[in-house]
Amino acid sequence: MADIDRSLVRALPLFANMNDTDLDRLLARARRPRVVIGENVFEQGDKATRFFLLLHGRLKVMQVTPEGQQLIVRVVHPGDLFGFAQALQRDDYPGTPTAAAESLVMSWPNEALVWRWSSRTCTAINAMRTIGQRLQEAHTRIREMSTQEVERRVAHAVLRLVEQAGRPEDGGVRIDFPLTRQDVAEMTGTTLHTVSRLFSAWESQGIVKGGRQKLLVRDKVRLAALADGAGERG
Amino acid sequence: MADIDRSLVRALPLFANMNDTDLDRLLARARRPRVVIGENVFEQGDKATRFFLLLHGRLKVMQVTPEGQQLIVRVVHPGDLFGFAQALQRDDYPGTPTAAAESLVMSWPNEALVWRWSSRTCTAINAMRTIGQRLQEAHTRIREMSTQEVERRVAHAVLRLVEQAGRPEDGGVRIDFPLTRQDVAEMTGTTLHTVSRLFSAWESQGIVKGGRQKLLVRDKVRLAALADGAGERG
DNA sequence: CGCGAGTTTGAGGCTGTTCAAAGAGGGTGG
DNA sequence: CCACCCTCTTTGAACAGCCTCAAACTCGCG
Repeated sequence: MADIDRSLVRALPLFANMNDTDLDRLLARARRPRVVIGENVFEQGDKATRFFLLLHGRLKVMQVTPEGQQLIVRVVHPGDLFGFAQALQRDDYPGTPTAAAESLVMSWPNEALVWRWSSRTCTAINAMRTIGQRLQEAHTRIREMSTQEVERRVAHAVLRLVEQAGRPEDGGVRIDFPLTRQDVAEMTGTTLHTVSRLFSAWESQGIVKGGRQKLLVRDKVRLAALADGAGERG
Repeated sequence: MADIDRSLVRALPLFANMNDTDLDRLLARARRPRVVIGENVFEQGDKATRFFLLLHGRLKVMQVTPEGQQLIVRVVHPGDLFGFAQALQRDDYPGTPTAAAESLVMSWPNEALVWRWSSRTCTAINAMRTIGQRLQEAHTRIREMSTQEVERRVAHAVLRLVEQAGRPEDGGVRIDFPLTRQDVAEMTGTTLHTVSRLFSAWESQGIVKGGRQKLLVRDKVRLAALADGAGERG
């Protein structure tokens, strides 16, 4: 059984360059739970203490939005790693992997990999985390595009710009670089017309103040309310 | 000038753990081109020989779909890395970074970082690549959700499942695990109703064959044609 | 055989797109 | 300094794709 695991694991890119001794030590530390259909390997929000490898079967990773809408972030196939939250700079799991078929997984504590990384390799680890953050942003965007209507997506995008490129100014926070309606449309998957209409509506409510390639956010609180779905009630 | 760069670069997580000697050597190798508004740092599809850091200004990373539709993948803020295609397992750049404001970037050849990684750190590098691939998948999904109508998205999703979980069978390729219409809907950001309607339509054209939690793809070629936008003409 | 989960199909409505055209801001050149 | 032009923006009207709501159907398991 251990031999089967070893050849299987050896075939994965992640462990390709690991020597036999280390690999065996790693395999010895692994848990190998079986997962029946419908069962979850872990739950979204759980503290992320371990990372996982799917040996056999099929998992779908679900996320639930605060409103209760579900979406499938990805499908895990045999040989895929999943639940590597630590690498993404998180201490909880962002989704729930559910068995779509009878599955066999393998798991290790987070440290199982980290302890092998000397201080000299921190650059590699940091690079990985940078990419990990980018991945989370991408997933956030997918979640929004799947489940939210245009106004909320645009509100979220503007709020994000405020955080990342906001410069305080009398009367609000200015987006600190030239930004067209078209740009916002391309960030949110809509048209410049819709964005323009939204900005006009918001401006008449005193939430933002527009301008040519300019945007001033006057009322971040109310914008955040829109982003959280205040529009759909009332 | 070099001192300014050093303290700026030192503040970034990526280089936080690097010693002064190595950091100085790295800075010495860097190019520091200036980019005026509207200019591109590089072009989507260019061979990826270098990676970049934004020191000052603002960039928007654009992608163009084969149909010519544009979308903004992300906005690059000062201190952000970009163009690290190598880390994502690619040899070309997936997007075009355009200056939205007068910008100052810094760049290194890909090897500038890699040479510091001993063979012992391959695990870290591999982990990074795994995440990098996941990031690319996420971007593909964002691109599809932004620019394509439902039928094409669903067609793409099914094709991907065929690649990743297809088992040849007489008369076509079977998706090798229980998959509900709801699942497909949650993968593509639509409703189970729409997916059901699409599958019905496709089945009447002999492209797929449905079943309870089952899907058999009979004509991959025609499905690929739908995914590539054959539906919108005629 | 009955129940529940999954699927199919229809009708109607709404959000957001498409198409069209006019209106402003600001940089440039005369 | 003014006028022009280009790009960006605004707004209207009509259409359409997709969702919502609703209800019936069927497969397969216990």
